[in-house]
Amino acid sequence: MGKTLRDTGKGAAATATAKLRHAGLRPTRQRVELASLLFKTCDRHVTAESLHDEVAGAGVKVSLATVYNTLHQFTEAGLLRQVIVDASRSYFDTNTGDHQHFFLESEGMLIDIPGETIAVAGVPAPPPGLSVDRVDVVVRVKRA
Amino acid sequence: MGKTLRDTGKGAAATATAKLRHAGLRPTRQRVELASLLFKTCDRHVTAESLHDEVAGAGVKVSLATVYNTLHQFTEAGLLRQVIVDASRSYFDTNTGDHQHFFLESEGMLIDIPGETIAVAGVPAPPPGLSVDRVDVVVRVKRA
DNA sequence: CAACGGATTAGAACGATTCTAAACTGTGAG
DNA sequence: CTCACAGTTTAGAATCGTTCTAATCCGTTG
Ligand SMILES: [Mn+2]
Ligand SMILES: [Mn+2]
Ligand SMILES: [Zn+2]
Ligand SMILES: [Zn+2]
Repeated sequence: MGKTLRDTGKGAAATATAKLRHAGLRPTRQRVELASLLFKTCDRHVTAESLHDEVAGAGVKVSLATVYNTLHQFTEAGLLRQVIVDASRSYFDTNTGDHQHFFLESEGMLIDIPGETIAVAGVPAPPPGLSVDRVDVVVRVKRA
Repeated sequence: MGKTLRDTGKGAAATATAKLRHAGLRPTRQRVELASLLFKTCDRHVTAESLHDEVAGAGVKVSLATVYNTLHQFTEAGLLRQVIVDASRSYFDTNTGDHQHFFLESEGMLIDIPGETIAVAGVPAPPPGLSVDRVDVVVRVKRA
């Protein structure tokens, strides 16, 4: 058995713990559990509720408040990024690099578009006193 | 006194009434009032609460529920468009044409960027079964 | 000037998120 | 290894934007 790209068993916890320590976050049971789920596979887009359901489904008990706390702490630590596409739910993205999204509103689904794929040209200089923080592109898609 | 670009006095109500009739909406006192405020000047970005405050400030009593109802009805009628840039508030835009936005989160301020100004190239074909509904660009800006 | 169906409204309800304050636990010192 | 403390978790309450309910109101049409 060779070493896979990402740990998926006991090793996941060790990886998550290291990641948390590196980010200056105490590796508590809950944070290790959530980090293991979030960073096990490559790119994920979760809501607080979807992650809460997922961790519960894995037989681990973590309160919803802790899921919210953790998502925000991970975001501040640069491990996640928040994506605003829907008026009623916040999404968190494990891909913190430069990229854009397809958004299928009817399913609440986000799909990554690599950063180099899309080029945004002609962004005017912002009004005096303001500077560009970042440019978000959301390609809203519909069924059929 | 010459005729100005937009009515700002008694004429505003007549203009608004015509606009409502044309959109198939009964011109009630509340809708005429709100339409007058919204379409008096060229382009506006409002939230339900900002519009509610504004109409109240003008000495007219309109319930918050009616403001919400009206914003949605105007949106369905194509008189407004909804803009999603903030996780906690919905914005409505009197500019329904093709254009993009600067968003200054700290002030909750939206600034239009004309549609021809920005070019988005390289949008990939959406996954099978999906079609592009529209492409939104949000240029998030910060102070200084 | 009815009378009818759509519109308005106060207030309750909702759903996502945040807060509170009390119980718990990772950590590092001793 | 144990203790103590600061940081963390949590249940439940609170917030807040938005939507719903069902009673009242009013624009339109005959
Ligand atoms: Mn939505
Ligand atoms: Mn915000
Ligand atoms: Zn993404
Ligand atoms: Zn606009």
